[in-house]
Amino acid sequence: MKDAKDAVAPRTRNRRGEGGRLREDIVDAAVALLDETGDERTITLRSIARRVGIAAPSIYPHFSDQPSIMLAVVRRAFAELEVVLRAAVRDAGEGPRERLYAVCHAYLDFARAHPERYRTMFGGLWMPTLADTAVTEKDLVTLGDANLRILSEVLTECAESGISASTDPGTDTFALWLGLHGLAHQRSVSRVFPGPDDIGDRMIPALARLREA
Amino acid sequence: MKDAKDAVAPRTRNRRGEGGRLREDIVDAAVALLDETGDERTITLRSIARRVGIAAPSIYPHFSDQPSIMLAVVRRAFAELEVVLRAAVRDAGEGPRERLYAVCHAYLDFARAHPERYRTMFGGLWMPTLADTAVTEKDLVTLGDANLRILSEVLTECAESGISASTDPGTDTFALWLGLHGLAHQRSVSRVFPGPDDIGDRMIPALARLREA
DNA sequence: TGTACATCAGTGAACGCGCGTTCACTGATGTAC
DNA sequence: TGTACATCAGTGAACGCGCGTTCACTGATGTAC
Repeated sequence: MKDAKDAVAPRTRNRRGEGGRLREDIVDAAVALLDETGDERTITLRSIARRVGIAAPSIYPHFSDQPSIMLAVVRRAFAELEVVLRAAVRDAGEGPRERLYAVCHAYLDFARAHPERYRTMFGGLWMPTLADTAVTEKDLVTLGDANLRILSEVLTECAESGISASTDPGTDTFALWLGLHGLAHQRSVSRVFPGPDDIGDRMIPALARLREA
Repeated sequence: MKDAKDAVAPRTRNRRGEGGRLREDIVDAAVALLDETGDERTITLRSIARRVGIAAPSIYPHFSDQPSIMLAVVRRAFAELEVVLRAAVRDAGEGPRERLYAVCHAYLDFARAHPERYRTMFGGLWMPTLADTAVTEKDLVTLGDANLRILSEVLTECAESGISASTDPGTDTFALWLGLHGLAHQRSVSRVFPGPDDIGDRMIPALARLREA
């Protein structure tokens, strides 16, 4: 497993006009490396190339940078999270309270299922000095927007229906997310987690200002 | 600044019997590198050696590992945080509520003042596979204990005096810390922070289950 | 008081490694005539 | 239907770099006699 032979099938080259496929293969490989090693530092141009079965320079037509690859990895992870959260809202029970818990639990479950991805999404270590890379500031700050919006919709619904006592759902959404993030992050960072398993269920109603059921 | 010349005064060697001083100098240099670059990956044996003004192999009698140095850095940061929190409790106003806010604010202020250190303390990226290093599991899990205990003392006091409605201060301490951590971490990771400046003051009473003043 | 010597606190050169990046190239394949 | 050719999708060798780590060493300094 630690062998320099993470090299894979020699890979048949893409047909003419379909060179763009390699781009996806590169991101796939980067995600796989992250999942397996749990360490984003193992995602190098060369390790990716070995994994995909190409020569390292072949990456350049698709990504100008290692950080650019990381950005693609993180973008994909955020998109996955969004799908998961939307599904949770859709499949939840009838009331706003159920939807709120569903989306929060989905968030925590995602982090539990993919601690390496979660850490990379929010760990901020892959993002470089921004001086010597093609990644821009804007690329970074807009990443989590969609997911925060989902949370906001659900919490606003709770406030409007009187289930939540929040008078400022925008800010309370952010506070709720910060709480979820603290929990999700700590879990994804340390293998031993002190504190009860259901601690999320104590934080959610407090931060969302839910009234007694 | 980016010059290979972060080398420093040629450094006069320690007197006989005082070789142990180099150990502290090494940790000093590592912390300085972290503060300046904001990137723990820049802390290498060689960069430290340049900074201290010694030859790289001179580090080995003091640390068996780069991770061991990082552990020393993180330990020092946790100790500093503990000093700060204890001072906050000591210098706070009369009531338990004041002490609780004081310690929480001190925590958040520490993270704000030293985002790189905070990120490194909790980011979990410096800790290696644990297989090929001298750092042990136990070294890691006990790191934050003292600080959590301070928070616990103050919150317990609030519960006992009726200021907090908590019936399980142990768990609620942990929830409160998770919330503080989420906020502190997010601030230390991203340069642009959406959400109001005083969002901590919304999270603290909610998580600590404080009753209306 | 003088001197031999063990020890301490490092040094300096060298190694092999994986990395990002460059450069000139190759060989298959679709297209124009 | 056949063929020349431009283009596309990569390759392979090479570079310089900083890294961790090894090894034999050096020179000052305290101590024993």
